[in-house]
Amino acid sequence: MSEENTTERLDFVRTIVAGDNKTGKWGGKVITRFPPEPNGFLHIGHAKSICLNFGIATEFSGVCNLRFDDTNPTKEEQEYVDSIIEDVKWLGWEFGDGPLFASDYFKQMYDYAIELIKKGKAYVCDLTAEETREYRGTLTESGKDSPHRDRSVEENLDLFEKMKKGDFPDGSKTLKAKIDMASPNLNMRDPVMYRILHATHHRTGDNWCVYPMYDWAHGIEDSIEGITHSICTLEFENHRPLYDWFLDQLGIHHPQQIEFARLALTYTVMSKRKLLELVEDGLVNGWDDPRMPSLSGLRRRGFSPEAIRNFCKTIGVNKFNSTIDLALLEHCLREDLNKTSPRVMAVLRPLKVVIDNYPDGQVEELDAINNPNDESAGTRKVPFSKVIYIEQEDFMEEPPKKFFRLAPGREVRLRYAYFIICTDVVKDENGNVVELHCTYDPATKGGDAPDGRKVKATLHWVSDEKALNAEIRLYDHLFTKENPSDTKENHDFKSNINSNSLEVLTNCKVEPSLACAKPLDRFQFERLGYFCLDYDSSDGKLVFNRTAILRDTWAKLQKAQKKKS
RNA sequence: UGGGGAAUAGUGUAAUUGGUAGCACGAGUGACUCUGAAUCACUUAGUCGGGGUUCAAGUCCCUGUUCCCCAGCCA
Repeated sequence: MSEENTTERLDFVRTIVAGDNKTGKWGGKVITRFPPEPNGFLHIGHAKSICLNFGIATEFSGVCNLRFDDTNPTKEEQEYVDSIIEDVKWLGWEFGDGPLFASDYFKQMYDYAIELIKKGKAYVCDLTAEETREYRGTLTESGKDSPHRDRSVEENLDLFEKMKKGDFPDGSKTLKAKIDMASPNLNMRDPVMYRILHATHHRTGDNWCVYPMYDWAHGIEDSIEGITHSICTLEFENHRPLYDWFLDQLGIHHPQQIEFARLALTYTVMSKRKLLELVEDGLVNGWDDPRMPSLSGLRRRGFSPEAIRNFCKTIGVNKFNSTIDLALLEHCLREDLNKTSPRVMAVLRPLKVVIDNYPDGQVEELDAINNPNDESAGTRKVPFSKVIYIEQEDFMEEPPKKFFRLAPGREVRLRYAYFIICTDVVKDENGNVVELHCTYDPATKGGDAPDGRKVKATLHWVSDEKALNAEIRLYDHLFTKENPSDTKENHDFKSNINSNSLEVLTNCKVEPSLACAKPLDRFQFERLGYFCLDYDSSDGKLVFNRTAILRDTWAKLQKAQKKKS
């Protein structure tokens, strides 16, 4: 650890790791793992776990394994494996030897199971799933022993062998650990270690007819890999005694399980089930819909890996459930994008402006700064001509007090171009403003007035002559409530969906430099927000996603005024 | 009503293990500004309740309250 880090306060997990390093508990080694089940896509909540595990490994000169917990072939698919690998890499983490798989340890697990049977610590049980539930008892009443609990070792060995070979139908038998049916911890009431599943596994094919349960498999996986700190979420706290029990019975390398609280965010849901429901019900357009908290969705929305990693660092880690304000995620996003995004000009809702005293047919190439926060980003040329577009909301015929922008008779600056004064307003038959006439001051070329006069506003604009058309997708919170689960009776979280979370603008004008943008390229559209090019773009058709808006004091003012009246 | 966890400004998170409750986000005010952005300055607001020990308690003791997790052959 660097000197800077030693003064930094450690979260409770890192405190444990640092303490172990100090006492030499693991011989100075730190090995963690991120163990997703390949049955769905990763989301921002997983990012918290990923950054914790990979982050700790990095900070303590250790390693972190990406290991797929693929012990349930009925739910898992290669597609998910691929996307998870992509997402972890995109976040910027490296997992040395490539991805690992629990299924690679099936034989070892099987041998360990036989060892437990021989020790009289496991038995084959013929109880059905329903009977098992009955025998387990309840939270307040202890369970009762299975009638098969005292089978001989030989019989258990024989039966288990046959289970493995596929001699019995699914659900007819299980292998259970012989622990304590009276334990107040239900996980210790003879938990199932293996179930019979005649299913094809995405990696082991039809080699196995029995598959290990999580509790049995996970500790062994950790043990085999020499994991030192097995970091998982809070709901596994009740499982720790079982994790410990299996490893103790086997007498093998015994990592320390540490539990932390999973991430919750306002205005969104995080469970795989609910996310899947949004996709299947067509409430969003797939897992990578830019409104989704999935990593693929955030990526498509325009999030940078740095922003997400920084967010994960900022939120910390603890042992109690908390809900993080989405505003914090957005802050981390803007913080990074502000530093890294090239500025360009784009007009979302164009209002045509004719500059009456500008020469017909003339096009000037004006210098514009690519990133005021990064001199090395250089400059570019933007074309200016007689007809331009400005934002509709940058003009008001009857401006209220604090409105600084264009109005009849008022002078404003066009960014990097000229000062203009509005001389005339053209309306359609419904009274809507459809066109403005202005005059410009040639002496203000570039945006500065030689006489030193000031204007209160600077507007972004795009030249009609060279403008590119674009479709721009504006996104808002997926849900109308901070907590989507806060519903009326008989309604579920989907009743809180924000029906205005997507607005598609098709008549947008963007500056010509955007012609060579590639999908996922990020930009700041000046005065509007951060945007990124969507995959849906094709030659001649630009589609942008709005990643985030810029902070907007004027909008805030308006909102406050509206509230007052 | 069994067991396992947890409670610090609106939100999130620290507090050298008993010694001035700090930081970030948000909100507000002002400065600056060729982005009403960014930046900078300032302001706002907190130890779940009640007892106790102590010169001194977020921290230790007692007690109460509230919240989360567990009865898959899911992970």
